[in-house]
This record gives sequence, structure tokens and C-alpha cells, in this order.
Amino acid sequence: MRPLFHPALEDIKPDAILYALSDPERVAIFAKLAGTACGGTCSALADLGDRVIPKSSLSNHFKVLRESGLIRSERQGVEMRNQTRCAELDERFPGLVRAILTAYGQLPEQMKTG
Amino acid sequence: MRPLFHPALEDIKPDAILYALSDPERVAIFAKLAGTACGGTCSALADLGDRVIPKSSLSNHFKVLRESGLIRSERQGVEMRNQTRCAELDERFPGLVRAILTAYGQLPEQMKTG
DNA sequence: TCAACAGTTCCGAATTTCTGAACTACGGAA
DNA sequence: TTCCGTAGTTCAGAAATTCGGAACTGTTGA
Repeated sequence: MRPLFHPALEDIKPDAILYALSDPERVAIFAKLAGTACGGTCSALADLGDRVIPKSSLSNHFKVLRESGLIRSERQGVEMRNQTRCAELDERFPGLVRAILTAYGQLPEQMKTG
Repeated sequence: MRPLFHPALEDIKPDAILYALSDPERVAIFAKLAGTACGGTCSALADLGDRVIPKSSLSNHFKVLRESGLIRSERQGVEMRNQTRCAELDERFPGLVRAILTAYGQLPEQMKTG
């Protein structure tokens, strides 16, 4: 398995962010992660209620989120911990992530204050 | 030629907005329109400096922008006047368009105040 | 060493995007 | 009215992207 690529903050491109978050499934995943203190695993996020995302698709969603700079993934034993890069992102693109999650009606409680 | 479709404000979907603005060419077009008081025509926006967009591609970009709810197009004689729906959009998705244009470094002067 | 599990990679099918060429719509000139 | 020029749309096929099942890799525990 190749090492996971994470762009440096200054290499994060807005088009990649928007593309990643133009898919409702990825937004749902990202919003759940943003509402989780410790990182969430892939499989814990596969169930969307109305449909279970196939794991190859899930893996791809995580790759898109990771390579756009939205999340950071780290192997922890047998599973992967994923967490958002919201704080960093807000520094580089002020208000962007918040406005997007708000538009989708998926801003998690934790992000409502501040 | 089919009549042009414009979604009603309440039918505008954030995923369509983000998708439309995940393409740097469309962002450039949209930003130029947002910085133009009277509506801009297709051909006036084709030149990106480093490349001239083929007109079938341009027409498609306008269609994507229009059907996502970002712009309104109206035939005026032989040409098409296009204008953004920024005011409406800001009502429905507060801060979204501004945050996106800012992230791209393309917020026009007109939108900097207010 | 083996089994179970989390997640990734591969690869073919389906979908989407791109763009040159043909076409439609409108306005002006004769 | 007819013809011409301009603005933009639609069509069609090639190229690129996305999707997801099956096979694979890496890790832990027995």
C-alpha cells in the first residue's frame, strides 16, 4: 500500500475543495467527521441510512477528501483514523468550510459556536 | 433552441453550486460576471488570457452555471446577457458565494464592501 | 502460522466531459 | 422578402472520469 498523500496547507487548492464537497456522500462523511472529536474510521461512516457505500467507493471518497486537503488520515493499528483539517483550512480560506457545511444544512454542533 | 432553464431559488442545490464552481474556468467566468454591472455576453468572456475557450465549451459552462442557479441568462437581440444571482443566493446560502470567490482570490471590488 | 478484519488497488463497464462541425435564432442591409 | 453576418446551441464521437465487485495488502490476535 502506497503511503498516504496529504497536501501541505499552502498547496491546498480551492477547486479541489469544492470538487470534493460537490458530492453529497462526501459531504455527509466530512460533516460526520467534523462532528467527531476523535477521528472516525472508514467503516463507521459507510452507512448513510438510505444506502451503504461499497467499500471501494468509500475508500475513494476518503482519498478525494484527503488529497484535496480536507482531512488527514493516519493508520492506527488495523484501522484508519480520519480527522478534518478545519482549523488549518479556516486559516487559509476563511469561512469557506463553514459556509459550505451551513449551505448543506450539515454544520455540526461543535462548529456552531466560534 | 430550447427555452433556457433557470431553477427557482428554493430549488437551488448546494452540490450543484459547488460542482459548478469547482472548475477554474467557470469561476473565472462567474467572477468576471460578478464584477460587471450590466450582464456580460458569452463571447466577451471567452478569453482567459492564457487560452481562448472554444465556444461549444463556453456554451456548456454557461449552461452549468445557469442550471446550478448561479447566473441568469436572457436573450437580448442577437446576444445573451448573463448576470449573477448573487443577491438571491446570499439570501439562501449566506456567505457561500463570497467565501468561494475569496478562496479563489477572485472577489470583485463591487463585492468587497457590504 | 493462520484467520479475521480494515482498507486499498485493480480493472472493466457506465457515465461524463470536451470540442469541432453543423445548426438555429436574430438583426440589418438591400 | 431574401440574404448575410454574428451569437450562441446542439450534435456526435473521442477522451477522460467515476463506480463498484473482486482480489489484494497490512495488521492484530490466537
